[in-house]
Amino acid sequence: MNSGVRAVRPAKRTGLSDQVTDQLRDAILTGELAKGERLSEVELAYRLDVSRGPVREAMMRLRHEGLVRGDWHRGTFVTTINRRDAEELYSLRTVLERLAFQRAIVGATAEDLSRLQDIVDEIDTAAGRADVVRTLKLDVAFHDAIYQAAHHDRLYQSWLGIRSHIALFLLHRQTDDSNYLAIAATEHRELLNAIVAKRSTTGQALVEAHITSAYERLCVRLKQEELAG
Amino acid sequence: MNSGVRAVRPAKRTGLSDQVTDQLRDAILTGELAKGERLSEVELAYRLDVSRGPVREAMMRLRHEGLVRGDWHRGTFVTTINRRDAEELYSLRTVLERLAFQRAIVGATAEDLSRLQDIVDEIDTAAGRADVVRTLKLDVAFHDAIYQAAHHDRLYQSWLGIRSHIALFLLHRQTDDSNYLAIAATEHRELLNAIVAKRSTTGQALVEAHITSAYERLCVRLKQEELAG
DNA sequence: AGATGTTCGACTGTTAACATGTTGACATGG
DNA sequence: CCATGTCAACATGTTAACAGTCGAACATCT
Repeated sequence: MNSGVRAVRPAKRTGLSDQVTDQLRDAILTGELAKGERLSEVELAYRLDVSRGPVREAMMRLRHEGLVRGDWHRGTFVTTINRRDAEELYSLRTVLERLAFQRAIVGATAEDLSRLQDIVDEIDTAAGRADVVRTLKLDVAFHDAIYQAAHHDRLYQSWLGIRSHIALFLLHRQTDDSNYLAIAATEHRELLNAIVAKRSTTGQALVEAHITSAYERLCVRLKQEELAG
Repeated sequence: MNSGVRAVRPAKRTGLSDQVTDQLRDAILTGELAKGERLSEVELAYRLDVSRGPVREAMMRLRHEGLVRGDWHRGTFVTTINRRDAEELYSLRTVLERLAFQRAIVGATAEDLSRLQDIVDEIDTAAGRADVVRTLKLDVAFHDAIYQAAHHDRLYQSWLGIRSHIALFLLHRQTDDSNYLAIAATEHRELLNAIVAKRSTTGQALVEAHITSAYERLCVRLKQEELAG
């Protein structure tokens, strides 16, 4: 057994399950684990230098997030996404995020607004440097902050159920969408302005436009993949 | 049992984790496990005559359903619900069920409508017999069928995340709301009629009225409990 | 050769023992 | 009397070994 992994992180206040979950999620989201790839519990346990327990628990969480799928005694596989998934995901995201936005306008605290402002500023910086990967992470972080500003635990849980997939879609879109950087910078700033100004009506419209445009750009990408594959 | 109300019960070929999950969920929903009661893994494993593995997995699922809560190394407890929970639950349910209803109107199959019709008829029968427990189960089953008729996997997953709580609320309300039986019979039939007639606008209004009235009745109940305790 | 029954390997589900973290109580010192 | 430090009991997190199940390759029969 390679003792490197354990030694690097001695002070772990959180359990190994959380670490394994994060590592596997990152591996999937970065494409290190290809779509449709089989995930063996024993192999992953060996590679991550942990027992099968945390790996098993991590895979259960990821299965709940929708990143992996599998049946009884038939193994676990990285989820492959199609256009129906995209449609489901964005129709659900629309209703969730409308509610989140509505509640954020009412109940966002000063800290919430400050954090949103920071993220928007960072998006500007990252987009200005043409740092696509960082912009993508900040994109997800912005919407995550919106949901947190809604102060609605169950709504946030529902968002967690689709957040990984949203990140996955953004990642898949990154390769060709050249004007994504400009869109991300402007639209997110508009969304924040609507919250600060407590403009509910225009905010709702912005949310729908934001998500719809993202969905349409994703559909173009998926259609290209289908034609290519 | 032809209508599949008691859906999840095959559990011969499936693992012990599923059985344990169902047993614990039933125990909580029937009040056998009181609210706030602590759940010890070792004790439950002994009482159910299984190892801690399946119990652990079951508690993790129930935690995701919101029926139990707990922090790192601090034990797991049956969730106690308050008025903030109720508000969160019903605001989320409103947006989810609006989407479900909208999609059910468009994409419900003949089987979906048939099952809904069966459930509504059974509600009439149960309400006529003043069988409150059966009416409650059919109530949840009706809305479950709506979400299934929406043919939207992720939406259904989100619904599963709050379904147990809805059932819990209905169960708590059963004790005093005497005219629940009549309300359940009429409102659910109206909802079904709106779907069959594909009347989207009136259907949306019915959904909101249905959920709002349920929420308000629940609030009355919770307020009574707060005054009593 | 094609279909069918059997065996083997690998994987997951399960279990019990081990390690670690938390909590509350009790003793001790200011 | 209050604050603080130590400790012991308990619960959870983790590990490695055991058992059941599925799929595929192989052998056999028609």
